[in-house]
Amino acid sequence: MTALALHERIRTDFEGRILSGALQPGARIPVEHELMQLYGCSRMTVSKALSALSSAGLIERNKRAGSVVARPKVHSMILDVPDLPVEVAARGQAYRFQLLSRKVRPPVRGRPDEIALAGAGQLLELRGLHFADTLPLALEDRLVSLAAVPQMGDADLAVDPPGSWLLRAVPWTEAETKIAAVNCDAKTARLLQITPGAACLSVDRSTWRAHERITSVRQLFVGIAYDLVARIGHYGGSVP
Amino acid sequence: MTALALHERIRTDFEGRILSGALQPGARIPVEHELMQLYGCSRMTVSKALSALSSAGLIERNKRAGSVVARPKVHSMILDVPDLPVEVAARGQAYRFQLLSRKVRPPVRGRPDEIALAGAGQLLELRGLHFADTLPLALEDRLVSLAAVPQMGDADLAVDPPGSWLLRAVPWTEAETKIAAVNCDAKTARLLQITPGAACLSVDRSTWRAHERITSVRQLFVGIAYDLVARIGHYGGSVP
DNA sequence: CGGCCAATAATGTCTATACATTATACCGGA
DNA sequence: TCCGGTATAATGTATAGACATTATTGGCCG
Repeated sequence: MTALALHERIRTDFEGRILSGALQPGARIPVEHELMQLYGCSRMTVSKALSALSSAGLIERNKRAGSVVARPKVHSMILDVPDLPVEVAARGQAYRFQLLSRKVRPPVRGRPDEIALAGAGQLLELRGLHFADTLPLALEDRLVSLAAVPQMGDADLAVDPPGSWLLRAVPWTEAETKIAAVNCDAKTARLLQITPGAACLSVDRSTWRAHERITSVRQLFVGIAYDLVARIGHYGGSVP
Repeated sequence: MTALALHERIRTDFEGRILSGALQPGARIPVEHELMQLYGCSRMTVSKALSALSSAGLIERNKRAGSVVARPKVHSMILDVPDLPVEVAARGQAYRFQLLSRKVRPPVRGRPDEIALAGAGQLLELRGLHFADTLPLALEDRLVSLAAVPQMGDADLAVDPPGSWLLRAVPWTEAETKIAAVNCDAKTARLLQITPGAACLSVDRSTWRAHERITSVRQLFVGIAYDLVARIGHYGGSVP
């Protein structure tokens, strides 16, 4: 039982040296023929390992010049935004979603974002409250394109909140999220049962599948009750 | 000039069908021998395409049972947190970092997080203000492990703020970020030149390289002046 | 001396083949 | 009917070679 395939061993070898800093950005990786001799294998095998490192962004491969360790440039982070029900449950609290209003309507003229979202069809407008135990956690205002997600018209939102429902039903390919801190206004404060002016975390998100807009949502989290936590792997490697 | 390599054409073919929804989660992908005939190529080429789709999380490959479209489960998002200098410049404003204090000290006993960060060495404690034009944008409190980043002792922080400096100097592999909304206290309000109680975006981040802690930072952004914007590709595919 | 062009060294792609591994399907016996 | 073992169909890994592509190097020629 070989613990690792050979090409994986080669890959993890260099992965380790790069991540540990032993190989600094700009350092040269041996060329394929050298690695063939080092590991006693064929060029395809070496190439597979280096291709993996390259597509992971750890090295850059140049013809004629050989491969070098890439300089860390992608300072992007994977922000895990779990389903609210799952997250609330993980904290040992009981999750509940209360639908405040539900309306099917055409996009408002003069609102280019709504028109772009609706496409040729109607919009489903939803407003609801997320509860953790009996306390309000967030207020959600959502628009869904019925042209993109016709099934949404029949969805039973008493069971799943719309976000969870969409996550499961529609594979999304792209999203834009805006996160901001705002002081809560009086009307919202009443709904969330907090003091007017208390800090709230505002999460604005629009979602696409391919080039078609699916939904846009604004969630207003009670500041003292909610943190966005992102556990991040910068690189899909071996760090647990 | 072949626009695309054959294995890339096969990959993008299925990529497109999956992302467009034409191939739903659970749908079967033709087995390698069928694809060989379809595209008139060898098995290695087909395999390369399918491996790419698999490692991108678009399909699942099972021995004996063939490959199927994966169900979208990784609802993670790539949150782009650019360098503050870059971002401020992109908004057409002048960026400036003002170092308020700089201290080298051992970890405080009774603070396990500081002890874990410091390892065997000392801590570099930094506090500073980020300005956009002449207005304060954020207050930063940072601890850096000098055991992990000894060069940091000599860094010229007048040029680069510590975050940018570290980004460029140290490849990180993992980070944990906590984002929250808080009401600003009186002392901080004076530094940021805002009203006490105004909503601020708090970004707490710890960074690792391999298993070694590098730095932890808390940035407090002026709510009305700053949004975190995340432009997201759920899958490193072809959506622009 | 400067600019262009050919040789070269590296990666990129592809083929045909071989054997390993593994989950499933099928079949026979209790 | 259920249980277990074996055949099989699929992917996983690897080889050796061929040709394509491309950036650099160095030399030739004006």
